[in-house]
Amino acid sequence: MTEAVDDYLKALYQLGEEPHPALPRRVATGELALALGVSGPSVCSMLKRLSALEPPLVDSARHGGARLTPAGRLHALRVLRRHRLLETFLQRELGYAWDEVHEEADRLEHVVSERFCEALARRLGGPATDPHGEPIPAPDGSLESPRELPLSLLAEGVPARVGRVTCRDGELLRYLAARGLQPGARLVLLAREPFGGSLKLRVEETVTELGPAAGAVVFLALPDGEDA
Amino acid sequence: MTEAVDDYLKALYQLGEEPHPALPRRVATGELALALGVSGPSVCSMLKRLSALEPPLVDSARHGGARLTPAGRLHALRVLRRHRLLETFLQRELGYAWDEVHEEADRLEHVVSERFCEALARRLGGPATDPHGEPIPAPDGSLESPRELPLSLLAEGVPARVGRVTCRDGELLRYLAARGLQPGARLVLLAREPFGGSLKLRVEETVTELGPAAGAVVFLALPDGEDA
DNA sequence: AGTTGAAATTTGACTTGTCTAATTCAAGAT
DNA sequence: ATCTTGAATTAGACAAGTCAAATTTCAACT
Repeated sequence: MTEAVDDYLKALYQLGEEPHPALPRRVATGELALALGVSGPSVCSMLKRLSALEPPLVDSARHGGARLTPAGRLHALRVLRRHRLLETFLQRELGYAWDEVHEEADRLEHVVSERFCEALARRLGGPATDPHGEPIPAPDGSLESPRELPLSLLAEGVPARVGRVTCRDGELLRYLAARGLQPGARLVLLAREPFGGSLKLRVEETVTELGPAAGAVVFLALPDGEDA
Repeated sequence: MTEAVDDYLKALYQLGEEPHPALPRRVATGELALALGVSGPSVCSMLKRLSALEPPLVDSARHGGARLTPAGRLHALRVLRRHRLLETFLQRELGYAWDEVHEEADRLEHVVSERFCEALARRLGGPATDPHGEPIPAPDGSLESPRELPLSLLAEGVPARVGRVTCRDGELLRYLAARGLQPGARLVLLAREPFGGSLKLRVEETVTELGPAAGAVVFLALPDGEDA
């Protein structure tokens, strides 16, 4: 399978399944085109190819959007495992910042072998998440999605820990990193402007103000058992 | 530039210049085809493309073989740097054996960034050679080729050190590794069968017999100043 | 129900890299 | 000087992936 196939399947997973792994949703052609930076017709013809394979990797209904088949999902999750292991390696061992890992991993994920990946995983101590706190799928494609809570819903005064930051924008990532808002950081919400305004936080030892756009991408790790 | 371009330029370098960096030689179309595992016509059309670029990367004469231009040589040496740094990393940090590094590096060399490479180089302590003892070009394409002597010409009883092993065959590499014949190993030639027969060696502490095919790929590091 | 507008699809073309089959070339042998 | 032969090149085709332009389809609103 080629690199383009990796990209389409990964995008299909991230758009259709990642937000709610329990209920996959069909993804529209145009949505994929936007995410992948290609034209509508390109998506259309690729989806046709992917659903004509044996076994089919996507389930594509005329004018009805597309969804991964189990085989396609497995493929996507394997790509995602490679991507996230690479990101972790780049950050921990090669000195990349968390806003720099994505681009490099996006190129490497298509060519590293299973052998390479598993050697990397061993070396990194079997990390559970990547530098953004995204969970790393197991080699067999199984994925543990930890319970979490959006920062915007946190109650004032309750200590919490950053779990995941769902954002690919470098600018915003650097802004967050400058304030210490990276996975693992401990924080307390001190005050909240009404109607989705900015948040006043204590992150580790430092008090800081956070714009609402920034707050929207931060998710907190919930200790097992609790829920929103 | 694409991966195929990397491959053609690298092969052109390794066939035409690597054996004698001082006097580059033209490489025949069929020779390239064999080395790259593609057909003659494929080589022909690619050479045409590469010599039509601005600046041209190869100097290709009708029915006269091809040679790298300075721009093409620089490109080839950069690919080679990436390849050899990756090989070194795979061996030292990911537990690959020296007969396993080539395939993986061949895929990675096309996609790793300059940034990645230099981070790797720093991490590895700026290695001068790869796991086979091949010199690693500098970032600017300059290359230091150490003086060396084929094992077949070594005098009996003179202590020497393995420098380079010019062989891509996995079987032979494993055979050599099993006898300790890897770069850095100290050895003494104990006896030589006449007319290119096998060699009796002491490698480090162990005495071993070596077939002539195996002997032909081993080169010895010469201390500065000496020569064949 | 009919119309319309947005989204999806089809059509046809282009690029890169490859192949096989046919042709041309250069050079050594006669 | 020509012939033969093997290598190199041209010609033509294909597959993957992309695009822009034209067309079709669905669905939503009169």
